[in-house]
Amino acid sequence: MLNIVFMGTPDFARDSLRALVENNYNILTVVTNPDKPKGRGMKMISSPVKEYAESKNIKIEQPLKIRDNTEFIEKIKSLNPDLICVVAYGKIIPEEILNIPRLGCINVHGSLLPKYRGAAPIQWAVINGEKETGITTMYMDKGMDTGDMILKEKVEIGENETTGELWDRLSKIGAELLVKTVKLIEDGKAPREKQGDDFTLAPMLKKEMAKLDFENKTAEEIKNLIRGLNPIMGAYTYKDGKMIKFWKAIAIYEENMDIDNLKNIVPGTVVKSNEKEGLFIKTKKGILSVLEIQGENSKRMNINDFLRGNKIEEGYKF
RNA sequence: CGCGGGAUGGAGCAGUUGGCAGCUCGUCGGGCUCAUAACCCGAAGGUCGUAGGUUCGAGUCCUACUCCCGCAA
Repeated sequence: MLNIVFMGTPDFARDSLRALVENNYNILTVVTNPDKPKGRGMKMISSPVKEYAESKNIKIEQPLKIRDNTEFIEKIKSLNPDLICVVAYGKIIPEEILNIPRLGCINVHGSLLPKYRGAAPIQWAVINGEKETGITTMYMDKGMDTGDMILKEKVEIGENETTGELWDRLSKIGAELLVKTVKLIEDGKAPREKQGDDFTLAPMLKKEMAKLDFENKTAEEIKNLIRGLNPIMGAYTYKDGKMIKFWKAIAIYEENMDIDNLKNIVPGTVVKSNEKEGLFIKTKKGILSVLEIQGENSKRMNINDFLRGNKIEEGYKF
């Protein structure tokens, strides 16, 4: 059996680690991001990978930085791993480390490379309204997700699927694909395919992009943004100076809404709002039907519940 | 000790300077209509997060605790 060093941080990585452990690979040590103060009260939170590793009594390393960290690099070298598996670790791995294991460093990436290289492939696939995406395993090189590909698995994206839902599915698929990949490498049968030049990028999400723009975006685009940002940050707008987040919405063709004089209504206007039918907002093209919403200092709730105590008048303009 | 909001019938909210606990929806019963997530009439349902305190009297003021949420990371 191979001796593996595993590097990863969130739940997505934990699923992969668990799969390796359950397939009896020997995990020499797990490298994960340091605990950090998080959330209300700034309590120290450890990563899902760390928690899982602890429960299995696997050794844990949590270096603050790994570039030029000779102590850390020497430690990994001394473990003499056959292979290093990296899944959503959160830091760039320097060449010095990539060169340590005799079988190389492999990575599980949440897209069909070379599409969506970068930190947020799943989120961007949803935001862009992709019909399909997938998982790619690859040999890492010094570039950002540019290494030679090993295995791929395609999945369809549901029309109203959220990033969170897709994330969960992909983390399971990623875990399975990682095990398959490691097995192939172990047997010396792993394919190796260069990435083409037709790549796209999936950079980290920025706060500003979560702001809703009814005037310049279609209902379809807004719907995709909303589900793409669910549950990471939520798309938002303001009403009466208070932030209001949209968590779930669908797009409706204007022809399918029975509203007087719809053409002359300005985008951003509430065309219908009541607790029976819901909240409908006109966009640049099409009507956005909001299904799940969250007021400031409040929790997420479905639109009917929300409208019972929080009236939004028809004609209000966001 | 990062900053801030909140906990009120099943749901979502209101409750002004302490003075009978209210609104919309849902539920149940009845009525009306060709018809409706429509309308009309009636009813049930709350120890106001927990524990203490101030007061003739506390949802409302004070103290502690629990839980939830927003920002920021």
